[in-house]
Amino acid sequence: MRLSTLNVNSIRKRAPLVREFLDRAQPDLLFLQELKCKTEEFPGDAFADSGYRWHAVGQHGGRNGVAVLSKLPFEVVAEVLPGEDEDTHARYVEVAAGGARLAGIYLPNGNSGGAEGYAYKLRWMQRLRTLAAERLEDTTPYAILGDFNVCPTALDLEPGALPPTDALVRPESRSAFRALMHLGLTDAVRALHPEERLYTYWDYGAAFNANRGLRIDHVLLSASLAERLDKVEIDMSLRSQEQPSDHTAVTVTLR
DNA sequence: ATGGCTACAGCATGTAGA
Repeated sequence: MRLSTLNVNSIRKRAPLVREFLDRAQPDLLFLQELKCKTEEFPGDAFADSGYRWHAVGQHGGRNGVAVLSKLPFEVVAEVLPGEDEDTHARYVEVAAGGARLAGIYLPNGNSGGAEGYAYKLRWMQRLRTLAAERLEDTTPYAILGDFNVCPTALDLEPGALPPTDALVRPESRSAFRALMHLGLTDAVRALHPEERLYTYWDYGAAFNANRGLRIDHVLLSASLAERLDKVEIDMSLRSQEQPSDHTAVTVTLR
């Protein structure tokens, strides 16, 4: 089974790029973040003859939004991360597919909205940890894929790419990420490339050519899936295209 | 650090991204 994640930064702008990626990479499931559209605006026509079925969770106001596209039959298990009343952010989609439970997430950035914006990010991480702990009580293989908006360690950003006060690298953000990992999840990229500088995001402008990047898009695997981990791929070609997303795709292959 | 990018709402800039 092959699983991919990609922050598209507007699916309406990037539908052809996503289609090209599916045709070429052929993941069984692809999780998308930052649709920046309403559910009914998802450009499903671009995938009509692709062999993939899709499910989108959009949001009004052109913010957030997550989706999944799948070659395998799947059932949508959740569209909301539990734990907070009146959370209208479209940041979570969870499916059952291929005998596994798979969550696609768009974790809050945390740099906007002042103290409350950052507090929301930390609460969201706590809520995710609570739900992940629940899922891991079950023996069903489990994975969380998506844009975590956290550089877990100093190896996960080009030195100087962010100030130490940035919400992506603040100690509380990293601590919350570690707390999630300590439930027994494996960072797929780090399992196979423990010391390599690998990035999944480069700011628009000069950052890509200078490789001033961040590793913030992650695939976390339960023990049963980590045992099956065969390969991880970070698709640099997506970021080199005309009018790319500022992120690129991460794909894991499981035996 | 920020906006020098980019996208969106909506039509002038403001907000967000990371």
